[in-house]
Order: sequence, then C-alpha cells, then structure tokens
Amino acid sequence: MLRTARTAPVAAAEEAQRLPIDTILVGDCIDHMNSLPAGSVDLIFADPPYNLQLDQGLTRPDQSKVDAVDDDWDKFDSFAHYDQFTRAWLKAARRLLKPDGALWVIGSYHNIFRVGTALQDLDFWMLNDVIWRKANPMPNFRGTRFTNAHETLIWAAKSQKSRVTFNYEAMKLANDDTQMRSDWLFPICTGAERLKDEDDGKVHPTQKPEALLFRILNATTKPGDIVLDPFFGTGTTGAVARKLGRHFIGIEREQSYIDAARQRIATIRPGVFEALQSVKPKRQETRIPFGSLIEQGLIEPGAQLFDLTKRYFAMVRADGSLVSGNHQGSIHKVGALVQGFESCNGWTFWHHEQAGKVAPIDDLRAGIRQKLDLLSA
Amino acid sequence: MLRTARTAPVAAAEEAQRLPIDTILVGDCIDHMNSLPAGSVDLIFADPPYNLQLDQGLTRPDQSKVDAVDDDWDKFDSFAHYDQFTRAWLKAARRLLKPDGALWVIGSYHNIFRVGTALQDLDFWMLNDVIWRKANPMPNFRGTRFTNAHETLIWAAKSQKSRVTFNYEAMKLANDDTQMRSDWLFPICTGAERLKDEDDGKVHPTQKPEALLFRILNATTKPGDIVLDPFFGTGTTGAVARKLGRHFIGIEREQSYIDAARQRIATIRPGVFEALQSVKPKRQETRIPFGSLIEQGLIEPGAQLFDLTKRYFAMVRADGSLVSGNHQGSIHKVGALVQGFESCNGWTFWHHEQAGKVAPIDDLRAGIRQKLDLLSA
DNA sequence: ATGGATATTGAATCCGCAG
DNA sequence: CCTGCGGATTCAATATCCA
Repeated sequence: MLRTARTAPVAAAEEAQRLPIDTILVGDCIDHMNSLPAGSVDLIFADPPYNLQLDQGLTRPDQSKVDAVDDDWDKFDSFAHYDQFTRAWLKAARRLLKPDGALWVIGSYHNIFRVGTALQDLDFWMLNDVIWRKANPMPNFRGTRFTNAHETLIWAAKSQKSRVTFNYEAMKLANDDTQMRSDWLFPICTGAERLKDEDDGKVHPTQKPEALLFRILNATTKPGDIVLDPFFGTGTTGAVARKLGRHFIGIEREQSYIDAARQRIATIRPGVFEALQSVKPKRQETRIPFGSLIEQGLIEPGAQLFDLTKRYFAMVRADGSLVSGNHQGSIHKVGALVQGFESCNGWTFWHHEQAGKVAPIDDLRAGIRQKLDLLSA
Repeated sequence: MLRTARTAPVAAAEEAQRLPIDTILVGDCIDHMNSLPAGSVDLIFADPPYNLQLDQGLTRPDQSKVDAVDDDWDKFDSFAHYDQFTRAWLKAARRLLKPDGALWVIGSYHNIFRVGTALQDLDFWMLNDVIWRKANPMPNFRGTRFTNAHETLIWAAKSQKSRVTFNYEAMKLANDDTQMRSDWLFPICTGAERLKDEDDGKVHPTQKPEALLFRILNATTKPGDIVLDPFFGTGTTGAVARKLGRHFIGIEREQSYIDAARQRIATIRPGVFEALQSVKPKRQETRIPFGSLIEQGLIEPGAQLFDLTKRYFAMVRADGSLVSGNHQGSIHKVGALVQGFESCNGWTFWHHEQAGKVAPIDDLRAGIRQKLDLLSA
C-alpha cells in the first residue's frame, strides 16, 4: 500500500514530468498515443476525419464554387478501412485515459455512427450525445435535402464505472439557471477567429469554434487537468485549454497546421478567462414557422383564413401553404398577392375563427411560443 | 412490351390490392415484412426498441439498473444480439421498399449508432440525420449529465441512386420561406394527444407526437403513398398518414397497443383532397422550349437580348439559338459561355426590352405557362 | 467617419430526363 | 449502362466598396 501513501500533488507533478505537457507532437496519433504512459490523461477531445464522400463539385446558385474538403487525410477506401482506423485510435485513446477519464468525439452523419458503434464495442460508456446546432450553416444549394445544420458530439466515459468530471453547477449557471441541455447553439468559426494564410485562405478546412471547446472543457474538466487532442489541427483545443488553465497535449501530422497552432497558442496568456462572456448563449425569441401550427394541430388542413374585413379568403393546405384563387404560397406571399402588394405580414393579416371569435393567426403563434418558453424554462 | 402498355393508375390499383392497405398486421415485423411483396412500399418509418437485452422481450431500457454484471463478454453479446435484430429488420425493410423508396428511423444514443452503422453496411444511402429537439424533455434528476433533450432520426434512401421524394418547396414555405433545417423543435407527446388507459396511465411508454410524423410524411411522401411502420405501437404513423391522405401498413405484436391504435385511427376523417395538394415545384412545371416563344411571335428573330447589367448581348435566331460574338447555342449555353461559367439559367439571365421596359425572358415563359394552364383547366 | 449596398464563404455524401 | 443538356438552386455572418 505504499503507492496510496504518496500524496496526490506529488504524483501529479511526477506525472506531468513524464508527459509532454502543453506541446504538439508531430506525427501519427496512434503511434504517439501508444508511446505515452497509460492512464495519464484526464480528457480526450477528438475531431477525426469525417470520411466525406463527395464525388462531384458543388456550385452555389450564383455559380461560385464551394471549397470542399478534399484533403487526402479525409480519404478512406471503404467503411471497413474507416472502421479499422477508428478502432485503432479509440483503443489507443482508451489506454491513455485515467480510470475516471472521458472522451469527446465530434462528427457528422457520415462517420459518427461508425464512431459511436466502435466506442460501445470498446467498452466506453456513453454519457450523452450532444448536438452542435450551427447558427449559420451552409445551406443546401440544390434544394434536395434538409439544411445540414448540426454536428453530433459523443461524450463517453472510459468505462461504466468511471466517475467522470461534470461541473453541473457551472453549466446550469451558464444557462440562466436551468440545466444545460444536450443541444447547443453556436456559430461556425468565421471572422477574426478563423485562421487565414497569406492569401487570405483558410489554414484549416474545418477549424472548430473556440466556444464549442470552451463549453466542453468548462463542463468536463477541472483546472490543471490534462487534455489530449489526437487530431490537433490548428489547435483550438490547445488555445482554449490554455485560456482555461488546463494543460494540453496535441498530436498532428500536417506541418502547416502545426505552425499555425504554435503561433496561435504562443500569444495566449494562460488562465485568462476573457472568452467567458462570449460563450454565454444569448436568449433569443423562439421562432415559430407557420407550418408548425398545422403540425401541432392548432390549425386543420382545409381551414379557411380571411383578412379582418373579410374581403380576402384563403385555404390552409396540409403542407403549410395557402391557396386563394390562383395564388398559392406562404402566408406572407399570398397575403401580398391578393392585395397586390409587394409584401405582407401574414401573421397579422390573416385571421381565423375559433369558438365564434375572430382572431389573427399571430395569436396562435403567441400561444405556442408561450408554451414552448414555459416548457423550456 | 406489353407491360409498358399498362397505365400507371391500373398498376397502382393492382398493387394496392395485394397489399394490406390501411390495416394493422399482428405479429413479428420481420416475418410480416418478408411475406409482403418486394418493392411495394414508398416509405418506412421505424421506431425500434432501444433495448440492448433482446432476451428480455425487447422492453425499454431500465435506467435503474446500477449494479450491472461487469462482464465484457456479456455486454458484447447483448450488442451483438441487438445488431443481429437490427440488421434483420432493416434487411426485410429494404426488400420491401420501391427502388426510389426511403426509410426513417428514430433512436437515442443507446441504439442509434448501431442502427446507423447497420444502415450504411446494408447499402442504404443516408440523406440527413435529423434532430428532434424536445421542448419539454425530462430533466436529468441527479445532475450528473446534460439534460437528454433530443432524439436522433436518420433519413436514408434505399440506395445511392434512389430518387426519393422530398417536398423541398413545401418545407421551405412552411418554415417562413427559409430552408427547413436538420434540427426540429417539438414538444413531447402529452395532454389530450397522449393515449391513456382506464387507470389514466400511459397506453404506450414512448408514444411519439403527431407533429413529428406530420413533418416527416409531409416532407418525404406524396398523397396516396404507402407508408409502412414495422413498430406500429399505438399508431401515430397510421393516424397522421390518414389525416394526410397517405396509406399505412402497421405491424405490431402487443394486442393492447393494437386495440388502442385501431380505436384511435377509426375516429380520424381522412384528409380532404384539396387541402392535401402541395405547391408545384418549378422542377415539375411544364417545360417550355425557348423556340416556342419565337414560334408564338413573342420574340422576333433578330431581336437583341442582354443581361441585367447590359454587359453581354446576344441575337435571337429563327431556330431558337442565340449568337453572341463567337458563341452560339441555346440560351443557357450562350449565357454560360459569355460569363465563363459551367452553366447558366438562360431564362433568368437574358432580358429583353418591351414597350420601353426591361424584363427577363422568363416573364414571357410565365405568360405561356399561364395560358396553357388555363386551357388545360 | 458612416451607413448602405454588394461580394464572399462555410465538414456537402446536393438534378433529372431524354436519347 | 452511358452522355448530353435544360435549367433549378442559398442563409447568415463578415468583408469590402462606394457614396
């Protein structure tokens, strides 16, 4: 029982000595992870290749070309190869984690199901899946699918019996005193935060916003913890770890990313919480589209709407469109068309009758909004 | 070539005859699916059990299970069983789908990664993952994790080359004229909508809100389509299908659910035809060749066209081609060539002058279309 | 300087029919 | 199966330009 007699601070100091703290290791992440001491890391954040399968170019409606992720590091021959790669780095990651350590992975529908399955097979214990809702996602330019407006994160403990760090109170506090939910709203990384090269191009095609890492490290690490990122890229994890007084270990293969990351991190004063305020989510009014009134049964398909003077009438269709004579479209468009105006606020223009009383459909929206806000408060 | 002589409506009627339309089949979904004719269903919506212990009769996971058997083999075994079950019903489902059919699955982090992996392995083609954000989720009572405030849906085509139904315009319109995103906000199923038994208890533990199915069927089916639900439960899919003028086939094992579903669906008036019509997408509008504008005297041979900024000019020839400098060809081809683009919509790019006013030639097309529509009405 | 208009851009499995 | 081609398709946040 000699080992337990050693005090924790001393052990931590020794541990830090044999670990390449606050540095970037150059090379393959699996090799590096396997050469680090087992059970030495508190948290791993991983943003692995997504294995996108893009077989043709994409242009915007204005004919400009979308700058796709076509880097070699995102190319895999098959799902089998991707699985093999995934299980290899996850296995190495698991070995590195302390018994009470945890891991975050981010991905999209192209890869996240493979990653999740591998995690479960390797005896990680899932704690949450978390949705990063993008405030400003790239639209679906061809109008063929839903706007791909989110990415998925998995938070998993090393094992079922791990007692992981979760700063419940801090999260609740940051969320206006209600529990932090599993859906997070952040803008994508643009503007001054986005690293640019000499030609004003992106240094990295998929740089993640600091706000995302800020939330993750704030929620699931303690000051002084060691956070490892095996796909370090341009070092968002390192930058945020430093700001939050955590230690990082980055692993990255591409020299251009490493150069950018080192430069970036060098300018950061450790433990300065300047970004804290920017992370606090602004409470915004819940947007209620007209279609949701029908979906939620507040207006029946086939119902008749009319303006206050009952000069114009329109029928509600199941898909949320209005029809009035030859005109069809959204409540706003049809409102404008029947009056011969350029535009119209359909919410206040169109009325309905309920229990013998005439009211603008905006009242229904207000009802839903109140209900939703009450529910989420 | 006799088969092509058969008109589509006749084929649809025959197909409907050999299918148990608008009914609930009692028993195991895999057996039933395998006994139905292949390639006969437009859409499948599936809300499979989340349970990982199949031998306990596929009930929902018991969250109070703390002192788990820490036996790796046992755990792997249960995942393996769940995977086996998942692949079996997905394979049967895929066989049932028409070539252009699609499938929706809903799940949580307990099972959705297994389902997603199986889908990809079985050559389904993922179109979107969609997040149902719950307006009123159950809080995390112990304060140990983030509030589990969402569930994940996967929308996948039968194969990569399937041309699935997606009512893009309807979705956009119902969302106040901006693209529908992949994150959807709905309350969970409570109140009057929630089916209760004699003791005021829930009839089904995980009844889904009708609003969710409403959006799914509105987005990815057409009126008259056949929608199959292999885990029918208390019949939300059937209820919404009926309201929206779609046909359903339900499969369910539990008699108590079936009784509730039958009672529920019997009271629903099927959707009214008029209210079920959707906005006609531009893609499906009558094609008007440019040459017909000349044939009908709306544009004279020799007329000059130009773009809105009058940087490019072109002359109309009698055969419907344009000439601009060295370039000649269709309105689209010449529009692309003069701008140096890959492609161009000549209808909106080229303008003409009429009675001193500049207007896109698309206005002339719109006039012809309106005339045609009036004639055919 | 300032405000308004215009241009750029982001992890994307992004068309469909006729011949 | 293939090729060819008509023609339909974008939201929010920055960045830049111009009056």
